Amino acid sequence: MNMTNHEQRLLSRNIQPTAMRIRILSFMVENKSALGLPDLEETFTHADRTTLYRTLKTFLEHGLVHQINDASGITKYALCSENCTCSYPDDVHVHFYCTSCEQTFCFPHLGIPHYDLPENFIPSHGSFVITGSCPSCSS
Amino acid sequence: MNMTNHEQRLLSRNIQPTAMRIRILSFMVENKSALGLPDLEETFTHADRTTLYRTLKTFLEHGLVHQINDASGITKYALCSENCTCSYPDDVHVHFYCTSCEQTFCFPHLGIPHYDLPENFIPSHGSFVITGSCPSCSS
DNA sequence: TATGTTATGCAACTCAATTGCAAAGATCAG
DNA sequence: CTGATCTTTGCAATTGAGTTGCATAACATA
Repeated sequence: MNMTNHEQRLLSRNIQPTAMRIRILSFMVENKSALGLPDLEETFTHADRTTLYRTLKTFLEHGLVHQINDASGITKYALCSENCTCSYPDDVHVHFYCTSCEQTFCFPHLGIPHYDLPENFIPSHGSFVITGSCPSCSS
Repeated sequence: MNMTNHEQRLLSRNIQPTAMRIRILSFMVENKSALGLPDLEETFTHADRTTLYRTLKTFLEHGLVHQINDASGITKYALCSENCTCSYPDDVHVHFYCTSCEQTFCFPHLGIPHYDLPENFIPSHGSFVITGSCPSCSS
C-alpha cells in the first residue's frame, strides 16, 4: 500500500517508477499467483495492451520478475524476492500449475537440485512446473 | 526404418497405425530434439495442419509422447520411452531449451526429486526445463 | 457389399505476442 | 523558464500458434 515502497523496489532494479509501473507492481504484490498479460489486460482496462506488455518485459529484463512457462500457453510472470538475481540454479524454484483454474503458484521454498548437464550445455535459467490440481479445485 | 516397428509401437499404445501417423512417428524417432506443430508443418508440407495437430494430440493422449513447455511459446512434444507411463514423478525428466537455436532436448537420465507439495496440491504431470545454450550454439 | 466408425482435409476463427510509429510526458542543460 | 532530448505510453496493425465444425475419404466390421 505504501507507494514509496514500490518506488524503492523499482528504483533498486533501475526501473523508472512511473505511475503505471507502480500500479502494476502493486497489483502483482497483492496477487497470490503468477500473472500473464491477459490478466493485466482484464484488470487495467484503461491502459493499453502494449504498455502492459512492455511493462512486463521491462520488469523481466531488470530481474524484478521471473518467467514461468506452464501448460496454459500464456507466459506468466511472478515477482522475485528482494535479493533474487534469477540465477540458475540457486534462485530457481518449483511452480505449480492448476489445470482447472489455470492459476500458477510459486513455491519459493522448493528449490531445484544441482544437475550434471551433458557437456557444453550452458544453463542460464529454468522453469520448473508441476501440473495438477490446486487446493481450491481438488476438493 | 522398419515400418512394422513403428506400427507395433503405435498399436501398443492403442493408436491406429495410419500411413500419416507412421510417417510422423518415424520423423520423431529420427529427430534428436523435441518437436512442435510448426516443425511438423515445415516437414510435412503436403499434409494439413489440422491433421498434424490432431496427430500430436492423439500421441499425447495415448502416452506415446510427452509435452514440454519451454520459453519458445511453442508447445513441444517428445517421444516417451517404451515403458513410460508419463506418471509423476517417476517418468518426468529434465529438458533443455536453447534460446539460440530454439531447440529443446530431453535428458531422460536426469530425473526429478520428490517434492513435498503444500497440502492439497495434487500433482499429475510436470514440465522441467533448463534454459541456456546448447553445444552447437555455445561454441 | 453394405454400414458404421475413424481419419483426414478444408475453411474459418480466436487470441497471445509482437512491432512501427506517433503523441505525450519526464529530464536536463543552458 | 525554455528548448532539446530521451523515455514512456497509446494506437493500429500484423503474425502465428492453437483450435473447432463440418464435409469427405479411408478403413474396419459384419
